[in-house]
Parts: sequence; C-alpha cells; structure tokens
Amino acid sequence: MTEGLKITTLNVNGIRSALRKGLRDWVTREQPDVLLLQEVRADPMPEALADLGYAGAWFPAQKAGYSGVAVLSRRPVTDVRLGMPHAEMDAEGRVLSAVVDGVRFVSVYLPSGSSGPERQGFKDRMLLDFQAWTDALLAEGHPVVMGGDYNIAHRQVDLKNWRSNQKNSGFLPHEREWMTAHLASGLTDTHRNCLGEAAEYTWWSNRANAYANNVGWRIDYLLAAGVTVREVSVDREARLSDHAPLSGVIRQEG
Amino acid sequence: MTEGLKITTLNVNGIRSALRKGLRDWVTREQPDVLLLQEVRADPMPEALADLGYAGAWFPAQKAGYSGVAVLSRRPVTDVRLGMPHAEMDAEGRVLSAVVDGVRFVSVYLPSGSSGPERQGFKDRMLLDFQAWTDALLAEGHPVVMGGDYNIAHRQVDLKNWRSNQKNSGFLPHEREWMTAHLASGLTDTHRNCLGEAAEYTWWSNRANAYANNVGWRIDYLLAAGVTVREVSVDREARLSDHAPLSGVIRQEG
DNA sequence: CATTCTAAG
DNA sequence: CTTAAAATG
Repeated sequence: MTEGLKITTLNVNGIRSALRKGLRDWVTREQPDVLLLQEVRADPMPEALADLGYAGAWFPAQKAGYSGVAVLSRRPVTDVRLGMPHAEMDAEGRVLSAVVDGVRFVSVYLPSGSSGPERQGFKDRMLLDFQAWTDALLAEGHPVVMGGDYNIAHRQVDLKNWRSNQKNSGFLPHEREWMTAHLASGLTDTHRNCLGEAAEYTWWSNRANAYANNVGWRIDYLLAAGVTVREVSVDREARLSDHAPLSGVIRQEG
Repeated sequence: MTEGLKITTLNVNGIRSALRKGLRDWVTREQPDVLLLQEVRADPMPEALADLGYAGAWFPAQKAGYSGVAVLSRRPVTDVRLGMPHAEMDAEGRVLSAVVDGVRFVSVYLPSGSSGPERQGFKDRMLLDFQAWTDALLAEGHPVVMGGDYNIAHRQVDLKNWRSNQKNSGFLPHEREWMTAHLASGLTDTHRNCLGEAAEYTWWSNRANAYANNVGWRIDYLLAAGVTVREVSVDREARLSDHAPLSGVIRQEG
C-alpha cells in the first residue's frame, strides 16, 4: 500500500557534510519512507542511515568524490535500475530508480552547465537522453515518482532574479522549454500543483548572502505519474546542504 | 647589536593553519625578533605578519602547497640566500638564510623519509649536500644560527619510544650519526646545551593521542656557531601546529 | 563559498 | 590525523 508513503528528495552536496549538519536528526524527526538523494559524493557512501532502518541502492560516479545518486527506503526495495542505457551519463552516477510498494521511485541529478560550454553541451545531451528514457519508463504504465536536482528553473517565479539569468545555465530558454515538454510527457509538477505561484526555492548559492537574502532557485522537483503526491513542502530551515529537502505524501488518486 | 635578540624556529605545517590557530597572538605575546619557519605550504605565503612588523624572505617549493621555508625579522634583513647550490633540493624550498645584525640565520627543513625508500634516498642525499653547504658556510667564519626541522632525533632521550623506532626514518643509525657529525662540524645544539637530558620533544604525531600521551620526538633544532644562544625553551602549550615553537635568546660569547 | 579527494607528512 | 590544492558545483 502506497497510501500515506512519505517521500523526500534532497541534494546533499556530500553525504558526509549533510551528516555533519544533522541529516540523521532530520530524518529521525521527519520520518520519510523513501529518500531520494543526489550529489552523494562519497564512494562508498557511508551506511550512516542503515541503523535508522533505511536500505536501498547507491549509484556513484566513476570519479571519486563526484556526483552520485541514491534511493533509500524503510520498506522493501525491488527492481533496482542503475543509470540509463547510455554510457556517457552513467559514468557520472546521475539516474537511479527502484520500486517500493508498486511505485517506481527515480533519483535524478541533471548536470550543471554553469562551468562552461562543454558541460552545457553534456547537459543538453543528457536532457535528450533522459527524456527518451522517461518516455520509455512512462510507457511501461506503472506509477512513477521522480525526484531530484534538475538544475533548471522552469518559470520566472522559480528564481529570484529571472531577468538577469536569462542567459545563464539553469534558466536558458531551451532548458525551460525542455522542462515544459518533460512535464507534458506525463509528469505532474507536484510542488507547483500544491503550492502554485507560492512555490518556494529549493537552492541558494553559497556565495554572497544568497540564503539570507532568499536569492534562490527552484531547481529540485518532485514529479509524479499515475499516482498523486500531496502535502508537498520545502524545509527551508533544514540547512543540510545548499539545497532544501523537498517532501510530499502519496495519496490515492482522486 | 645581536645581544638579547630573541629567535624562534617553528614548523608551522601550513602557515594558514598556524594563523587560524593563533600564530599572530603568539608572536604578539612572545615578541621574537627573528622567526625561522618551515613547511609554510602556501605560495604566495600570506603577508599576515607584515603589520606586526616582520619582513624577510620566502623560499617556496615549486610544487604548490608543499614544503617551503621562511626567515622573518623585525630588524633589517640583508644578504638573502635562497637554497643551496644544488637543483634537486632547491625545487622543494628547504633552505633559506639571511643576515640580521651580523648573524646569518638559516631556516632549514630536512625531508621526511617516512613515506618510503625513494624519499629516504632523497633525504640521505640532502644530508650529504646540506653538510657540504654547512661546511662552506661555517668556513666563512661569520656567526651562524641555524634553526629548523631536521626530521632526525639525535639520541635515545630525544624520542619517547626509541627502542621501537630504531628501524624507522628519523631515528635510523646513519641519520643519528649524521647529526653527530653535523654538530661536530662546529655547531652547538643549544637546546641540549641549555636543558641537557631534560630536553623536551618538539613534535607529536597527529595520529592516535600522541600529544596527550607526550609520545613525541625532538626533531627541531636551534644550532649556533660563533654566537651563544641562552634561555632556550620549547613552548609545548602553543599548539600552533604539530610542532612546538623552539626559542632562544642571543647572548654575548662567554 | 563549500565540498571531497589527493599527495604528503 | 592534518594540511593545502585541485576539481567541481
């Protein structure tokens, strides 16, 4: 039974750092049933949540200390899938999925393109491949919850300074159009669905005083197909990394 | 006039780390006239002591973040000499000297051999070259004060566990013999001279609880030729790095 | 600005 | 165990 299943997605920016900053306490308090983590950056990832009852799968990058995603769950996990059928992206540990209670949970970490044209090109190629992979996944007809760091703000309300960022990676027109098409392929933006225009940012740069001034971006998403996610919330106060945990609860359709 | 000149030698294990740990406060309190620093590990070294009145010379390693020695002084510094006339060691920034008040002050950082045979071989070659350089320096007939991290404990009293370290770099028989010959070439071990068998350790490993258990080594020296150094002391409580500052005061001969 | 990994001690 | 730098975000 998926009714009432609580789910959280979080870019931890280093699992060890997030543990230092209180991830264990946060998990103990919030009691998510499924955790979708990105940018784990530790191989092997410390099994620091095992004693809290979480098991699941890691998919690290080939390069040590870089990228990597995880799906952790307090309920049995089956049918783990590491990566997409595409060597280029899979070397960086960016897509991992597993089934819990009949729902396939996907942890995804799309690349940043902000370090230069080469990485933007990589990001653009991954957008194409990830959409193809998503299309095939949705065609299977099973419920899907997809969470992660997309490194894309969809609309103007999804970042503080949209005007000055129109030429910056993360808010480029073709990235925003990709996100529109991604959602149109059959995924609900549950955060927008629950909170509408009041949607909150999920990431703040470490530079300057971005967090204090709430100069943020909404680049983390909780998307759903064939299942409903309610009570979506962003824990802005958590400070477990430069991203905020994004959580929701699975409810029966209708 | 060199009478009363206060001198300190210290392996800072990263000048920035030592600054974080209170090097500025320590210098303000102790008021050394000449500072001989080793393992500066920053290029360019922050000029963090300039406003306290210290100027002098740096000799960094070619490799960033590695080794490097400095001579800093509150009195005018002349005749700076970078390295020895030997390319192999000078790439690692291990010997630097300068004249203050007619005395040549040498900051020396002999290599560690503990990481393997290759580095022990390098250390052994440097022992030969450094002794030849020292012989030539002493032959000039001017007063010399030489301070630094020799990475050699001379006698059994100079380390806590001499028995178990007889086959470890830093207490190898040929290293100890080299130190005996080094002193015999005309240098006084001012620390032993002042404190005798009560000589204190100057370095404690970061591993285990070496400092708390005083499992240390005396591997830093303040040596003198043609000039007398009195009131030699080790500031075990300073905790500016894994080494303790070793200080003394220059007094007139006799 | 913050992270992890590396080489080195 | 600790450091500084490198790469990366």
